[in-house]
Amino acid sequence: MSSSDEDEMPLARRPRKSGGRVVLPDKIDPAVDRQMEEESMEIDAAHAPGIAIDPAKASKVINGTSGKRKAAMKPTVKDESDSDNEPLSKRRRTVNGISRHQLSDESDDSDAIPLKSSRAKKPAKPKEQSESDFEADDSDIPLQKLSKEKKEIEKAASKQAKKEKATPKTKVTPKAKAANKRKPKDESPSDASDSDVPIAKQRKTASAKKGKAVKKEEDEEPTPVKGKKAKVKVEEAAPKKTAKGKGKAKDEEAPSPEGEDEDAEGYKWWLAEQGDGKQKWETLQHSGVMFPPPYEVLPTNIKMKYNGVPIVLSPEAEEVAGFMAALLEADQAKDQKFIENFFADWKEVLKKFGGAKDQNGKTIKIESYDKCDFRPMFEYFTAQKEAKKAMSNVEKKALKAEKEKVEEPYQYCQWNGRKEKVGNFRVEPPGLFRGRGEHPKRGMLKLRVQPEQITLNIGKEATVPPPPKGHKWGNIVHNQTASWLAMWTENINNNVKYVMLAVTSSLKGQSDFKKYEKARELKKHIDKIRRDYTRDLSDKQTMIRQRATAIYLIDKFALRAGNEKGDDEADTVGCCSLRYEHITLEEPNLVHFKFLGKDSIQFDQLYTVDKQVFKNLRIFKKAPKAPGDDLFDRIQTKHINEWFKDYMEGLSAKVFRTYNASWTMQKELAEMKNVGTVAQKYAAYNEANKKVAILCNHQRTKSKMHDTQMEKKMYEIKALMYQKWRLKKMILDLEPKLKKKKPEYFRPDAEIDNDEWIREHQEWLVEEEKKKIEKKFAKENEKLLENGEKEMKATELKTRLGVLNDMKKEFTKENSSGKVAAVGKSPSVEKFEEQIAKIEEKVQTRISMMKDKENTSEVSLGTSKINYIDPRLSVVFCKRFGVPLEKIFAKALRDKFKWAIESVDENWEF
DNA sequence: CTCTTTGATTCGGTGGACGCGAG
DNA sequence: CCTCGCGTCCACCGAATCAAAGA
Repeated sequence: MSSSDEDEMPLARRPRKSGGRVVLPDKIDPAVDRQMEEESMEIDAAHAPGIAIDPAKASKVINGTSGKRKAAMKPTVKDESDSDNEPLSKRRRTVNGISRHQLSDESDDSDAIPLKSSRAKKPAKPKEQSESDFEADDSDIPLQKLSKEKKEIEKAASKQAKKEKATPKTKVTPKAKAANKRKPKDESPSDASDSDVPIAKQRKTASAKKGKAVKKEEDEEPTPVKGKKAKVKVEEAAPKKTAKGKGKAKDEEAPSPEGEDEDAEGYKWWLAEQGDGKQKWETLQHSGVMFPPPYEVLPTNIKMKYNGVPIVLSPEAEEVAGFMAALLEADQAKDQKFIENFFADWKEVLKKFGGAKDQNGKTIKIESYDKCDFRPMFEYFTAQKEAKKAMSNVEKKALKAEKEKVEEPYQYCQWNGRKEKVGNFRVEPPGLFRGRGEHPKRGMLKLRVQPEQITLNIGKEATVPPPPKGHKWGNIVHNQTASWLAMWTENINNNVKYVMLAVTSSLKGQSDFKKYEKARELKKHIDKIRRDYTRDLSDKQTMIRQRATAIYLIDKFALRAGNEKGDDEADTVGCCSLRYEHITLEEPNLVHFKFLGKDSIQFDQLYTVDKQVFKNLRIFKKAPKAPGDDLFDRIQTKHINEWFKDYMEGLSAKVFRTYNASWTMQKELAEMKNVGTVAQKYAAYNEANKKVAILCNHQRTKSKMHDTQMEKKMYEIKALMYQKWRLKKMILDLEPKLKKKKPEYFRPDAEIDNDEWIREHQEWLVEEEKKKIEKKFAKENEKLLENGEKEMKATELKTRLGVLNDMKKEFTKENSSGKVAAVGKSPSVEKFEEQIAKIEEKVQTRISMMKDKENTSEVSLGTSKINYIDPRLSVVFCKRFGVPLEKIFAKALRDKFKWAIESVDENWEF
């Protein structure tokens, strides 16, 4: 673990500069442990096994409303009671809430008893032994140095160890041991079958309830059919269990008497038998993929220039140049790396497909990007776009119909004889790679995909769709365990791209359903998991302590697991890949996280953490650790997921995100009162949605226009305030005495209480008026011309513009006298007051709209709604509060969540 | 490897500002 | 003169689509 290790560090492990070296010793030196915290005794006592984490300890601190997360360096640390912005603290309470509720039934005891025994055993027996093993095995070979082969061996070993967990071997690898440590009980008899049971159970309850629900609120379908069908299904399903595949296929035919039901639309899979999850289909027929249109060369008069000279390019080179030209006014055109990568690839293309020539055929060597002028191309594209926009509706419609006709065969496939929607059947077109953040490969040329590169996955007996003329498919396979229809490898990162079914398909619906069921299953285990990792937070072994700490972060702050990444990817991190520089510790127990997460999205939050966690992080950052070093130098995501596995089958870090998100949502919705208008309820729903989004750190970049839009809105508000103030002055014109009675009322709003601004605004008003008059004049003239009459003269315009002078005069008068003459036919105080009230209302709604917009300008609600919040929660919300579902789920989401919409009543709980 | 999650980009519909004429 | 209803137009917003990135 000395720094010299770095040199020998195999590249398989994190190759980033200084990252990846193991710095910490295997075991936490008790002296260090003590040194790191004065109150250690108390803290350790507080975290003795069996005592749950104090929910109040973790409260999320979010920096105010300004939206400037970057300024989170010194946020006010809010207390839990300070509820407003603290989804997390709330969540914690919630969590304990459920545990109590949860534990009130048998699961408590069954959990508690073995837990004790497990704890009793652990320190007693194997510890000494395994720790020495750990040292012997590992002291010279840090985890990160393990080569691929070694990892393989270990995997095998750990599997082996698991098999034999009843009789632990003397000599096991650390991982095997880690796996070993978890009590066998955790994957107890119930566990194995668990994964099936809840689904079946859920299915039953859902359909049973369905029958009832239907009777009450009529859906489109006639009640008896639906209810009956549901029932029949369940009864059939239960005993069938063993019948897979074929049986399923037959199942589907059952519904058809009811109507043409053999397409996905009518197939209610959530009422049907589930397959074994391994084989995805029996028969599969589809039309392959749709290729982007071939490149069309530009008109000969459109030429980019090099060094000021128009140049002729081969179609291939022109196409690539066009990719760059299209981005001329995008951010990419200012990104050196992007340009560099583009330029290098483009030069390759030029070399391969004949370089650039001038119009006399003389070769021009392209060597400098700066001498390239893509403007003419850019302008051509812009014009094309405009032209397209300007097309008549009829033309647009025809174009759309044409497009739909071409796409038609690709839209659907036959999946086990059912019509299912295909998702991304279009092959990705060539272009410049738009890697996110500082992706080292951004700007590189993404090549056109040829049919020869494409592998089709299709049923054995199906007709293979014909490849494009003159081409062949790369490969045809019949992989029934895969859900993809087609596949190719992209040239930038050699990533595989798949064509799959649409999210509305039953296949995707099922896996979505399973995802949420898995998250719900976590409820049963979460208390034990939390107890255990809380206990492990003070474990002597560095690895265990790191693992516990990492899991704490994953659970509390919804961090992603943080797999390792290569040098040729953007430098983004998740929990396990956090480095020294990504967290800053602030006494007494604040941690400032600042790093780039998935998609290079900033994670910048200040959290209060458990004291023991704080202490641990401090140890993990202890010298000789330095910037660039892994914070968790002894663990990788797989260790975490291995640990999880013993608690629940299929549990991984991401399940925690789903669980905590849905859990938060449920809690938020439960707190809502069934009062107010639909709009208010909807707003409340969005508030809750927003809390989840913040929890998951779902952001969106403020649109470029955001600030200008805000300014504009603010100006509009000020303009309204000015109008209001003027009306008030008019009241005074009628009833001067009122000023003494209500001096407050007649004072201008603070925002416009500024002579200079008022003067500017008056000028602006005059200017606007002028524009209006001119515009109207022009329009009238146009009409006259159209009707074959002659235009009005310029003098007419002049007279019309005369009112501007009156306006100006009036303003000047008002400014000097401080009075505004009442205008209107029969001006009265009442009339003015009415108008003022109207304006005031406008002002208020605009202000709240602005606030709302500002508030959500950097939070993206969609991602959590689509991927994290169990849709059944939203359905329950709508049913309970009488909010139309369409408010919450737009068409596409209603399709995607059909299974949820049809399977719950208002009493369903996550 | 395979599939899910993710924010950006593009698309398309809507609401509200505006003009106009009728009452 | 004011109000109301209707039509038109375009900014804007949410939805659909896209493809990258992560597990």
